[in-house]
Amino acid sequence: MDDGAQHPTPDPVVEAVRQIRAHGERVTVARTAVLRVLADAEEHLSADAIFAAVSRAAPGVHRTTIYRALDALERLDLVAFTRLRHDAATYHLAGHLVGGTHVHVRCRGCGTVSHAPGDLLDGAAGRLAAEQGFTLEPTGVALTGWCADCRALTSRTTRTTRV
Amino acid sequence: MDDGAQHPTPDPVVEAVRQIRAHGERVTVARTAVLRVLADAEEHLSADAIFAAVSRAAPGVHRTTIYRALDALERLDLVAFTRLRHDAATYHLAGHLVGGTHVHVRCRGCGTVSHAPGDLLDGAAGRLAAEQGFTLEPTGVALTGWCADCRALTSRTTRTTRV
DNA sequence: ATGAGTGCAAAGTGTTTGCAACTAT
DNA sequence: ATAGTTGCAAACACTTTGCACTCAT
Repeated sequence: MDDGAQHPTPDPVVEAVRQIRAHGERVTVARTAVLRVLADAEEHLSADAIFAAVSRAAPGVHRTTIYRALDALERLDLVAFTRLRHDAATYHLAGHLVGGTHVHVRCRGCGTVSHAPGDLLDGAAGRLAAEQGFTLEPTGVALTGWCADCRALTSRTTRTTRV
Repeated sequence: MDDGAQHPTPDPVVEAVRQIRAHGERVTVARTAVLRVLADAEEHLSADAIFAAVSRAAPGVHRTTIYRALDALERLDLVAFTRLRHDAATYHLAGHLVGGTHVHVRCRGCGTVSHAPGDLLDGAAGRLAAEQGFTLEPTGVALTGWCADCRALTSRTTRTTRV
């Protein structure tokens, strides 16, 4: 919305690249492509989806490299992943790279993943910090439960095996 | 701690079996064994760990059957699972079957999974219910972040690749 | 120049599926 | 009796690994 001239880091990719160098690791086409894809998506993406997107932007990058890049970026705390269901993991930029964080909420009934305000867990985060010195990472969190629709179904019917 | 004479369901397995019948599904050795193992463990267990434990109690149950039992129990909302890392899923009894629920908290640094009080997310649960009619399932939740020790390491050192 | 990062193929792991036999209802 | 469950083997999806080569530093 604004030019971001005064902001610490207008582009999360730039900052991430900086940190890769700072950690003595190498900046490659594959890694920057992965970061770019995740930054543009600003959504959880599977390794396969990332591979597809990267292939579009930088053809020739092997699927294996995507996994290795994600692994490296995860170790550097630039990327985090979540396993919501029994299928593939979904990756996203680390919370500190993106400004406004949001929490992911998944319905056990229909599988829909919706968003909740980033400050939803502030209370819990405060208690965790105070009680056991634990620093909660909101973007890495996936809450599970039942959405209004599915809850209505579950509590009444015989559960005609959704999903 | 007490005898539980006045409690609605002393044994979660008994209640679970009741609900299986109520849903018109069949009560089998494999399913009750899985429930028993989960109830005794009162901890998150991988399918493989469940298979091992069930094999001890009721030899002859095939590994595949464990998966199918878990799948059935999950559909009946008697069992829930979590994917904390890149390895196998971990299963546990649904929150409504066990009395005191607790929230699982995983450190991204050392991978340790610790517990937090069950009411930790009460605030968030209330907001979710009020704002979007979402019913949070506390036992299905896995919070991610950094424990005190690993946080100290991360914020200062060059991350000598833990895990 | 030199070793971290990559491509390729091949092997892993955890989980699911098809079908005949079994068993809880 | 009979449909839901199971055992077995085989396939499955997702991810990791070994090795030679390449490119970022």
